[in-house]
Amino acid sequence: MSKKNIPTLHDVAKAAAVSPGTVSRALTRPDLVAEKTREHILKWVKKLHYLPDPAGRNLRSSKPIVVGAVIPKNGISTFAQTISDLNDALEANKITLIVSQPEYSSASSESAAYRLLEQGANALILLGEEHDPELFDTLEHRDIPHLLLWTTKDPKDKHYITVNQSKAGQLAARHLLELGHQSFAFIGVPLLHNDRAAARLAGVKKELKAAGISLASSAILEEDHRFSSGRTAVEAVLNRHPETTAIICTSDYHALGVLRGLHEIGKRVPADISVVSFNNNDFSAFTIPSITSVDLKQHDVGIHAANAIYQMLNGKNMKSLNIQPELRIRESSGPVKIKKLK
Amino acid sequence: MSKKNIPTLHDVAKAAAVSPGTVSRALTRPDLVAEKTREHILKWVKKLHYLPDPAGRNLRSSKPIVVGAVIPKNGISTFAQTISDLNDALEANKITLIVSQPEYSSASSESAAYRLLEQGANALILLGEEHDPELFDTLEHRDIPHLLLWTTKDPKDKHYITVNQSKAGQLAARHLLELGHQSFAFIGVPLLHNDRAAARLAGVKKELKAAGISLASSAILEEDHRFSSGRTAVEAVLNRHPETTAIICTSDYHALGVLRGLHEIGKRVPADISVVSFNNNDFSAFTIPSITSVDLKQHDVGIHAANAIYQMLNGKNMKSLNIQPELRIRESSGPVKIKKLK
DNA sequence: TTGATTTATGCAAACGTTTGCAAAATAAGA
DNA sequence: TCTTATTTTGCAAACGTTTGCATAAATCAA
Repeated sequence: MSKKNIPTLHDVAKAAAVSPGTVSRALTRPDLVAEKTREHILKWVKKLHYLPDPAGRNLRSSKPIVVGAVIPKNGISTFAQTISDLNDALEANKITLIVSQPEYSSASSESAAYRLLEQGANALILLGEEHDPELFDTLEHRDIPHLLLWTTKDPKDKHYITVNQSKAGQLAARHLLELGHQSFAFIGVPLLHNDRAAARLAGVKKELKAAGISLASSAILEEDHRFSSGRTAVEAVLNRHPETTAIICTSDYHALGVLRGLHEIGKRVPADISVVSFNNNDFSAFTIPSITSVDLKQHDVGIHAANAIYQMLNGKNMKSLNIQPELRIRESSGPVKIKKLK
Repeated sequence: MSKKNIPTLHDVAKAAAVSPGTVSRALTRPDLVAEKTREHILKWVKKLHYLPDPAGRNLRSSKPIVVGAVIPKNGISTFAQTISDLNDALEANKITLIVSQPEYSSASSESAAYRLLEQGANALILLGEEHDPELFDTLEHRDIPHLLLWTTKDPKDKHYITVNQSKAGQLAARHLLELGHQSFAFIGVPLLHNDRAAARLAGVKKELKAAGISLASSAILEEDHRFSSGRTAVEAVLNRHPETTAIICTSDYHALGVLRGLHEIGKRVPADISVVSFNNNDFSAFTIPSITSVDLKQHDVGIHAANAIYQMLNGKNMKSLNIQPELRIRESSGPVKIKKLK
């Protein structure tokens, strides 16, 4: 618990009475050193609790692969699964993942990226639209593979893997239209810093417009991404628009809160009101009622991202992907009820 | 997209016509270099897209702080929140977190730890009971701070932060006993490799025993940690033990599945059957019915762990923590129904 | 101006590895 | 036994930084 006596390669060499080079080889290329000496060396390695210093090693030989990911902080809950998938797939290839979660501001997310680079990242995964030309300039010049995830606009000249958010919005809206709904409300996360959610809303609006329905801005609520927000929001929106028969939520978190809220004020789902949302979270198929949700394929994105980065690191070309969302119809949506005579 | 021409400190120095040392100082200790030259240097740094190589830097000066965490793979969903909390708190102190998720086997989790160390980790967070004396021996000798999380037995001589799982089990059982329940079933994850879940069950059994009730092994089911498992398990257990009035699940994942299963076979909760579980997941307060759950304080563990590691890295002593779980009573548990006359 | 301080720079020696090359030891061939 | 081929080891030069020390330049006081 005391002496700062970290053993070095030389210490092991001295103790084992061989040259440092031999110790190094014994550890990294065992076939190059005689069986007997190797065992002898390993014994001392154990005895001294020697561990190679990565700094020294990396300096001399080619660096190990480290992938850095920049994920906006408030997105972490949404992307936790993807990150876990990513880490998993990368680790299987001996690649380390380090993630940085800046607050939402391009300035700090820029520096987050640089910090990752200075920590040894030699490939980068960037979430959303971090349009800092400086950064990309550096990445290009230094030939550092980088991948954009979940962009909403198509970044023509860059590699990306994304999900068609606007399409997702359309799917949700169309489903409800087909069930005969006419009065809609939208409960979402704050859209200012969330292009993905904004794109979904745009898709919803587009589809509704095509059906001649417009979504009043008073029927659009922006709330924190939490269960409780859904519950409080639903009351607010029904007060303003009691005629609502269909609610679209930007995420299943909100949706569950909304279901809860409706339950508490005595509305039945889907008999009175239909609820549709996005993400297809793991719990969505099991709630009562289960939630009709547009699957945004988070899992696929993680897997593909790992694969893409791997390709790029090996110099191969990857083709960008625009994954199509899929509607999962469940119990929370149903045909609009016959209009009550008042 | 082509030349592997990574600029080095010397390149910048040459370009700016100063010595390498000056460039280094311009970047790391700006106050030591004249305003004018500094600006001049920075201009070239930008122009050449120079980024300091961490290997070289770390070799010379004291290493930056990197915390490695070993989390069993199947635990990842359970601990995702804690990891995220941890990363967050560490990052705020410029500390990098790298996590490794070995399969469940002490051999591979041992090597996972060593791999983290060779990647530069200078502090370690270990989950569960990785009792590999070799590893601890190394950690002691090298004076590497390490912290155990969620151990179930008290590792006397080591630092740990844990939650009293057995107590949690008791809380759940006592609550149901107080409601008058006599016939119990337990639906859990496979216990062989999950000491925490096993400890909870032990707590349950202990409390039941004190009340003169024993839990038949046929009323204990072990299933994967997924929603769907809960649903299928509930049918199985009720077939074997139709008299069951109380079901305890090892996690809210199972519980939600169980609620779903009960709903589908027409049992009412809590009128017919009470359900209690553990973890107090974020969704548990919002399901219908909401889930009575013992809060295992995952969030607290993450925060305290970050803090503890920070203390240890700064040479201060930390005191180990055994956090007490808390019962959150919600709608899924209620008084046992009057015994039906058959 | 000059000498005494202060500030800014250059020099070169680390830091802990890996690795090409050459020397030494061993094995094989005759 | 002596060559020759082969395996094993040692030597020393990198890798890209930082930093103590010494020198040069600039500032200041008189």
